[in-house]
Amino acid sequence: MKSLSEIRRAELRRAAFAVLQQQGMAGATLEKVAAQAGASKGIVLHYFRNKQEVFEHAMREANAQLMESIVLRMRQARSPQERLFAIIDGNFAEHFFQPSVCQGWLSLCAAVPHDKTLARIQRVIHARMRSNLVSALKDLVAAKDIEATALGITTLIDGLWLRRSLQGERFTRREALEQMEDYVRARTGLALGLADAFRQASP
Amino acid sequence: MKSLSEIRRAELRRAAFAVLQQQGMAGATLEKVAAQAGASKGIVLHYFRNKQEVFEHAMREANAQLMESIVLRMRQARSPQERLFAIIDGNFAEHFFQPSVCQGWLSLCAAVPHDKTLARIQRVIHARMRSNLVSALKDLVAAKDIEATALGITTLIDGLWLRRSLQGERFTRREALEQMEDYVRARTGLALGLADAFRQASP
Amino acid sequence: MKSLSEIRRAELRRAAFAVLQQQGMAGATLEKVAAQAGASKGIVLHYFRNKQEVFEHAMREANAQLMESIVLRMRQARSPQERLFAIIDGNFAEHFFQPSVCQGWLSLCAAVPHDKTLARIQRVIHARMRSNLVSALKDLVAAKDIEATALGITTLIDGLWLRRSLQGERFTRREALEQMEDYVRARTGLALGLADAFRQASP
Amino acid sequence: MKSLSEIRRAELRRAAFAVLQQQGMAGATLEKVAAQAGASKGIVLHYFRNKQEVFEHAMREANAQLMESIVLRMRQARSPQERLFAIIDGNFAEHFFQPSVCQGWLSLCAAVPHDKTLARIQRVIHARMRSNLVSALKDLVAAKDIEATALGITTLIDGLWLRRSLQGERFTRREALEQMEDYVRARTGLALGLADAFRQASP
DNA sequence: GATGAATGAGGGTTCATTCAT
DNA sequence: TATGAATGAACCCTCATTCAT
Repeated sequence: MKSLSEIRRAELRRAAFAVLQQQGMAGATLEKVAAQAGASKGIVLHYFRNKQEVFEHAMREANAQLMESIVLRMRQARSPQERLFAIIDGNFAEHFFQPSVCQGWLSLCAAVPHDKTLARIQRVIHARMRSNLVSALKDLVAAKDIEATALGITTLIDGLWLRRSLQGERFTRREALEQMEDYVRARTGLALGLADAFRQASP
Repeated sequence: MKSLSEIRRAELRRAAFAVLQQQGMAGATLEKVAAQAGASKGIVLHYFRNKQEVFEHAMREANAQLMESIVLRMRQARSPQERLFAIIDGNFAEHFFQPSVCQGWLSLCAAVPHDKTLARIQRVIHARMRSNLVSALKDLVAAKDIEATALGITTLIDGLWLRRSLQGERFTRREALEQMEDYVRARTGLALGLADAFRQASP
Repeated sequence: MKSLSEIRRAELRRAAFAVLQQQGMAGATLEKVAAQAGASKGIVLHYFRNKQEVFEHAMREANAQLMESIVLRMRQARSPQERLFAIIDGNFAEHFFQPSVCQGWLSLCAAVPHDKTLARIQRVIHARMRSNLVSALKDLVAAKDIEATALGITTLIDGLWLRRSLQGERFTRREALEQMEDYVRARTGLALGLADAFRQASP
Repeated sequence: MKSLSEIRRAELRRAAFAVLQQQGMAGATLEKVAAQAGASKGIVLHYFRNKQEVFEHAMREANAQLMESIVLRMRQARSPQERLFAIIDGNFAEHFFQPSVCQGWLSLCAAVPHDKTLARIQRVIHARMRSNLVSALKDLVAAKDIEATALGITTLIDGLWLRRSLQGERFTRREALEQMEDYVRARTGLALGLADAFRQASP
């Protein structure tokens, strides 16, 4: 059971991430965050110490949304390969792999080098992602290749997100998933079927 | 023969990119740019119409520095494979694949969605990189795979730059080059030797 | 019942007009307006969107002060002639027909051609003045002369205000009222007695 | 024979008054003055000590243009009444009684209270206008009414200029001349025929 | 004489943050 | 808890003015 104040905080950090998506870090003011949450101007700093803290929680929110996507898929995963599929596919969930969302995420990444807390959060997020991937890869690739493969996957995911940010709809979700599929196949020999939804006919 | 004013403009855009590296977009003020260039505050807007324009030229500067790295290597390339090496290796030149440089670059990328000119510049940069890669890959991979491979390479490069931004020295140039080497080998069968400088002993 | 914020806005627009009187439009900064109101610089733009809006309200304030003078006299007017007297005399109220006030007003007039809202306000003000005059003149002059006479009166008033701005105390209120008296008498045959307060002896 | 530098100064003060007409005092920068004169940015302050001086000469220029109008008409005046006509009509010369010109003039008037030199120039201009009018009125009205009548005429002229500034084309030259005609007739009994050009048929 | 580079002061505006209600 | 008034710092930008060529 959540307290009222926790609900309010959740609303606000959702709003913060939403504003970030639309306006980027430069255009993200506390007033806009409040407006996005349908609240009054002064409220934001009742729940957060300062602006930094607001956007630190926005990064947590962003990651929470991503994890939700992944966990949803994880529940139905019955094998290491399905777990690997779940992790990767979760990163490209249709409602999530959107230009605006990627842009919001990118805004936060660009702030990481100048905010220690943001850096710490990012470290935790990355560690968890790596840990999930390593766990899934344990039975799929040679032990000595696990770390490098996991790193390669997260890096390519990041690259694809960056590309989506820069090119918007001109870079499609399909292209992204095909890149991931090709990459995984080339490095592990596995066919995850990430882009299958787009394939018209199979030979 | 450069005019005096062009020299000044070059100094300023170098300064702008330098400030971006140290402070990010949020902390990048025109005053700091001027100070970095050893000039007075007013001069910056004597050469550029406004702040936007300054940082648009900073992106051009960043790309120019990258191209310099690549062109240098390209001159000694005698085969398609050496050209492919040159392009990729140029992206990881020691003085260039630095946390601060990557962070400056990332700051600009994060601003792309909110600045049409920045977006246009980015598009041009990306088009050239793709064109270079496609040209080098023409004789190295099957025709149908050229585009996807080129895209994959640029995307992984971006991802590695992003990782360098986020993790700083904790993510090494060696790791980056090994990822690139593995990726290229897995997708094209080629051994470029990107990480050879780091290899202690040969088998 | 005025809200607190309306009181503050009224204070600020009074301050804005006061600054205008002392410094003219060129010297009228928001900081001085704030200081005049005994407030901080930031507060001015808390209540008004920008500098333009501040001085648009300053013009409303100026007109409000004029109308107050006129309305006060209107209340005691029992005949068309007394109404005519009230309107004209109100324009030369002792506390109002001051060099500084006229100069403030002139500053605003000079800005009218470059500010649409100011122009609109001016139009409304002028329309009301004309309407008041026309109404008072209806029973005093031939129908065909009403409009021209009303226009003549307002124009001469403006001219006298302008003169007061330019010459300050060297152009006296008495001279102004005598000019008005002469003008009205010449054009309508009426003796309003505008300058009677100054007349030492009667013939 | 004018020196080259005097020609340049004349060009610049014409340009200054032109800029004032279009942009008002707030928008009148030295750079625009230079541009208007087809000269380079720095040149203005080679010929004038500072901005104030530039616009002081702009006022002289404005008055010179007015005097030109009047002198032209004066040359053909053969009687006091024709001289009176010349003075008044000169103030409403078609190319001169334009909204923009009146606005430029008004901008200067609004600056008079805050610039001693401007005030002095204005005083001289007004004195000359008064002197011209007094001289023309000497044989037309009773001695005791000369001063007041002269003052009334200049004041109404100012008022009509002000109205033209505020209302632009919506207040026509014809209306202005009719007001002057009516005023002069009412106060002196003279029919100058100022508005005759507009009269279709005579009785 | 003429140009335009360079400076720096100052103003409008935005915004995080604090405070009183 | 919630509101929004109030503050003040900082930034972008404009411009008068000076200077070097």
